[in-house]
Amino acid sequence: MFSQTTEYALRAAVWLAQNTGSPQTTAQVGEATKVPISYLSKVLQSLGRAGIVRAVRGLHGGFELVDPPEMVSILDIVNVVDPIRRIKSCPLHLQSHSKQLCPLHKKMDQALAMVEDSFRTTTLADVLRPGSEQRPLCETFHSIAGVPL
Amino acid sequence: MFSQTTEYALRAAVWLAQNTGSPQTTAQVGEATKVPISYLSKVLQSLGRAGIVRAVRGLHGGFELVDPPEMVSILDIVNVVDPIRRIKSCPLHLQSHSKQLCPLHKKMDQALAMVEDSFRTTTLADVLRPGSEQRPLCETFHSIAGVPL
DNA sequence: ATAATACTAGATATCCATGTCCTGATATCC
DNA sequence: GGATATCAGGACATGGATATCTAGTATTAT
Repeated sequence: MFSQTTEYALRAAVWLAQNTGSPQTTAQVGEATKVPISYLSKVLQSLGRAGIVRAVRGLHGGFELVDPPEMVSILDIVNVVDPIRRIKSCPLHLQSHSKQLCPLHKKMDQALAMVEDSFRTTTLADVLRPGSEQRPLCETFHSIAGVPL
Repeated sequence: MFSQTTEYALRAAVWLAQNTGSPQTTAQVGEATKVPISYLSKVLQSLGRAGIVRAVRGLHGGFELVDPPEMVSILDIVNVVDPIRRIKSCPLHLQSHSKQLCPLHKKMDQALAMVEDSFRTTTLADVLRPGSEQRPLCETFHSIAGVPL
């Protein structure tokens, strides 16, 4: 349902939202989120071209969010790497369905709309303030890549 | 979001639900629903192995629904060809998330759950009784494959 | 029986998502 | 300036989804 790339992009974005202090290198993000480094590199490039993240080159460089986590929705991320394609017109290209979708495709589009709405109204900040729940991506009370939390 | 195969399987199922009088050949279904015949053949085989449809061989054969359209949900079809995989455990296999998903994956799973529920509670019969709306897949007031409605 | 119809299943082809690697460009530190 | 760190982007590899084709099997009609 959600592509692997979508999963990766979301993990990376959440990690960057969690670590806004300094740029995070691709390797750091990849190790923390368990995403293959070299593939993650491509994903981050996409997010960069989309204006979601910014690349800082050179020593102490890496990636950082362009906007504060409150301003970035899950949908923003998803739509970069694997856009939710709403069904706007009849997939069979039937003339008589050009004005209104048939019940089947209406139902399918409603499902897409629900997901879209849910993702649109959820920001990166939202998944960081979970009350008493786990921190996203992180082992609680443990360390990530040898670095204590 | 939904695979091409899912789309094909749903179209075929709806068509069979719409034509319960006699078995529909792969060619008939394919032409009516604009699905490549030879690929549709594979899809119908899958639905057959899953017990959703039954194959009738020989002259005047084809495929027909095993159960009445009221008894077959959209989810039944989808889960045959491209199952909705709920997120049951942490995709990162983090120990501390084994009991409860982190907020990110909880959100993603909620989206899957919404789709799953929507599809579970919609039967093939439901998309056939749309009141004043279009008939699924069909050109209204026209013909399909040269056969008037 | 024979012919025609129709599904079954395996082999094969093609494309795209996923993933890796390497060279070059850019920035920092000394 | 030279060494190091880091991203950018292209080439390439692989596997699975999509799609086609064909030989085989089952059924019906005559």
